[in-house]
Formats: sequence, C-alpha cells, structure tokens
Amino acid sequence: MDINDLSKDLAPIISNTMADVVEVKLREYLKKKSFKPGDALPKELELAEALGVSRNVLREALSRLRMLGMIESKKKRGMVLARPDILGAFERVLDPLIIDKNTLQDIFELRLVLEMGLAELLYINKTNKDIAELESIAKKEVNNDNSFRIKNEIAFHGKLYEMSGNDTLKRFQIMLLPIFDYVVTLEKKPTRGLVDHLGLVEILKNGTVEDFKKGMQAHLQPHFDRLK
Amino acid sequence: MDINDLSKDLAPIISNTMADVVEVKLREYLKKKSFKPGDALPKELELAEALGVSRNVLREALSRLRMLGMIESKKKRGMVLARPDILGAFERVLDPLIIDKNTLQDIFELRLVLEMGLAELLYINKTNKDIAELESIAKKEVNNDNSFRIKNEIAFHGKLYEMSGNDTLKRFQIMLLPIFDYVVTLEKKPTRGLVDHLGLVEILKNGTVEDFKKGMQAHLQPHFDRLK
DNA sequence: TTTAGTCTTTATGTAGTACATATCAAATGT
DNA sequence: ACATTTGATATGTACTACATAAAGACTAAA
Repeated sequence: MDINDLSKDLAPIISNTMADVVEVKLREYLKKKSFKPGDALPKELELAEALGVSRNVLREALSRLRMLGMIESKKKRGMVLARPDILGAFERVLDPLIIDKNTLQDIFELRLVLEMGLAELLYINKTNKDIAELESIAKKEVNNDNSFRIKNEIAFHGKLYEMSGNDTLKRFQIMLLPIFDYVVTLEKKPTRGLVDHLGLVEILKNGTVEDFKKGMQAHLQPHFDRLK
Repeated sequence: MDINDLSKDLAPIISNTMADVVEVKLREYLKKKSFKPGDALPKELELAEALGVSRNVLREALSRLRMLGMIESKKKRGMVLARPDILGAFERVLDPLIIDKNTLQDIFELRLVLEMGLAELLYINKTNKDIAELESIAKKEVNNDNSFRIKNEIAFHGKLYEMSGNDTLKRFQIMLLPIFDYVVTLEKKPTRGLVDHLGLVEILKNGTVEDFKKGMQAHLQPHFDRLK
C-alpha cells in the first residue's frame, strides 16, 4: 500500500476554526427556527454572546452566509434572511485552471448529458419564433473564421437551453461554458458530428422528439467516442 | 405605473461592503498571478496593507474563500491555494424551504433532463455486476410499504447515476434529492410510468441505447405530463 | 393637520491592538 | 548524530473604539 492509498484512507485532520463551527450553527439555527425570507435576525452582539464567540468570529461566519446570499444586512435595520442565489456560489469556484482533471472531465460529461436530455423540455416549450432565431444563428456560421465559429457554436447551443424555458438550466449552461471550452480545446482536432446545426433546426421544424434525440446524439457523437 | 413596475426598473442600491470588494480583488489576484494549488499566499498583514483595509475585513473575505475550499491555512505555514470542492458551495444553499417556487421547478426539471440524458454514459460504462445490483434493488420494491418504496426509488435512481461512472454527477444527484423529493410530495398523487424499474433493468440487459431512452421516457412520462 | 427639517438612537461596517496557539527552524545539550 | 528546548512567526480569537447609515422621535413652518 503506497502513500497515496494511505492519504485516501486517512483524511488530514482539518482543525475546524470557530468560524467554521459558527457557520454551521447559524445554518442549523436558521433551519430549526424555520426562518422565512424577509424575517429579521437577532443582532450581531446578541448572536455572538449567545454563541460565546467574539463579534469578529461571528462576522466571519455571517460574511460567508452573506456571500451565498442567504442573509442581507443594512446599517440600522439589522439582518434579514434572503433567498440565496443557488448558482452564485457555484459560479465562484468554477475556474478550469484550479479544477482537477477528473472533475473537469466529469463536468464535460455532465454537459453532454444535459444536451442529450434537453429534447423533452424543448419540444414542450418551443415556439416558431424561437426556431426562426435558432435557424438564423445556424445559417450565420457557414464559411467563417474559427473564432467566429466558436462564438456561433456557443450562441446556438445557448439558444437551445434558452428554449427549454428553464432559466436555471440556462444560467447553469452559461457557467459551464468555460469548462466545456477548455476541455474541447485540449483535444485539438475540431469535432464534427454527422448532423450539423442546420440539421437540428430542420428536425425541430418537422421532426419528432425521437428524431431530435437521434439528431443530437449524432451531433455530439465525436465527443462520446472520445469517452470510450 | 404602479410601485411594482417601479421596483423592477429601479433595482435597489446594494452598498458593497469592503469585504465584498476584497473578495473579488483576491479572486482576481489569484487568477492574474495564475496560482496553482499548493502555492503559498502572502501573509494576511501584507495582503491587508496592500489592499488598504484592516486585517478584519481581509479575514472576512478570506473566510469566504476558505469556505469554498479555495484556500487553506495553517497556523504558522501561512495560506495556500487549494482545489475547491465545486459542489460544496452549491450544497450549502440547497434547502427546499428557502428556494423560491420557480427555481424549485427549474431544478426539478433539471433532474429530469439529467435522467433522460444519462443513457449514453450508462451504455458506455455499464457492467454486468452493476446491472445485477440494479436488478436486486428493483426486485426488492414490490409489495412494500410506502416509505420503503421511496427509499428504494432513491436507491434505484441513485444506482443509475453511479453506473454512469461520473462521481460529480452522482454527488450532484444526491444533492438534488431533497429538492426532487419536495416537489414530488407537493403533488400528492403517486406517479407511475408505463415502464417500471424492472422494465428498465430488462432493457439494460438486452435492449439498445435507443430502447433505454424510450423506456426512461415512458418511466418519467407522468412528470413530463405535469409540465405542459 | 400636514410637511419639512433636525436630532437622537442604534445596528452594522471598519480599524486597530493585544494576546493565544500552533508550528517551523535554529540553538542547545546529550 | 540525535533528542530537546527555545524563540520566531503567521494564523486564530477577543476586545475596544469609532464611522456610517437609517429608523424614529421631535420640532418648526406652511
């Protein structure tokens, strides 16, 4: 058993700081008291005293919750519980350069999975106006330089997510773009599936959900091939 | 024009605190200097002085990055850049009770999309051992009380994600469970698709990817019906 | 009575000091 | 050469002081 196996079994002891503990306690507190957005929280000094920590430590924990959008605070009004932006936190750590290779690959696959599964939502929500826009994007991309082609590629797939009518999904996709981009550029050879964008538009116009799934599968095939 | 229109046009002024600014600046700094995991950061006092803020403010910002796992710090060694847990941040704000209805719905749909798109990965990575385990899960669920049925439902779909061979995806799914659960229980009537779990297992054994996609679609159909 | 303006109070935001604690590194002793 | 002690140092925690903004009360003018 080499050192690597060992370090997997024996996770390093992470000395929890007070701020870590307080953060958890606060979250538990909010949950237990079933606070709703808009509800006022006790004052900093009260919380600090109740928890038996300095206002300093408490504020470090509060700062974390504030970053996540869980609480908002104004000068005299005090603090109130807010609706966190669930993707905001995610966004902050999504830098291809500091994510390890395995996770990058996982996220790449995640996006492929999303694209493949999008069909149902798409067929539920698509409108003729959407399809027209999508078509105009697809038509622009023929015979252009590479950097423009990539922009257009993003625009096309982005439009697809937008057509799903799911804002969270759309934002999620935008956040994942840098990762996707990074992984794709890692593997030099420009991949081209058997079905291109115009083909997909055509299916959206006249084909069934099943047709579209097959089309998308063919479109992404080169990526899947690489996974095997 | 009533008050509501007004509040849409005029977003409330959010007074950025120093900690907010410093957080951004630190993130930019790490990016610009292209720090890699393991690299040491300057001392707190140096950073505070360079940024022109008190150590207090700086530590609030650092506390945020520490929460996200971007940095780690030990007593005398100083701080080092670390690999953030990309899902850790997400996990912290994923509470069905504080997420607004629209976003809940979005996430519910997101999970449906994932399940639908899973087929390709599944067929790339599935093993006979996996399928056997999946089958044993599916077989357990006949003739049991409701709470057990739900646990088994989770186990089955969880196993599917596990079979994708994508750890991030698997973790992501586990995190999304409470949301999915919450939305499903909101809509009382127990949904039953035309294809049950044993049916899906059967397809995995002998059917094609296409068959499985159709099967999963039929399995989830009740959920999709509700979206329309 | 209503409106405008001022003052007081108060909770958060920021700064600074002091000390505790853990740990590295050098000095010391065996 | 090895074990022990000691000092230096960076983070962790506590406390104090003041700045700032905003709510609420109070006052004066229309």
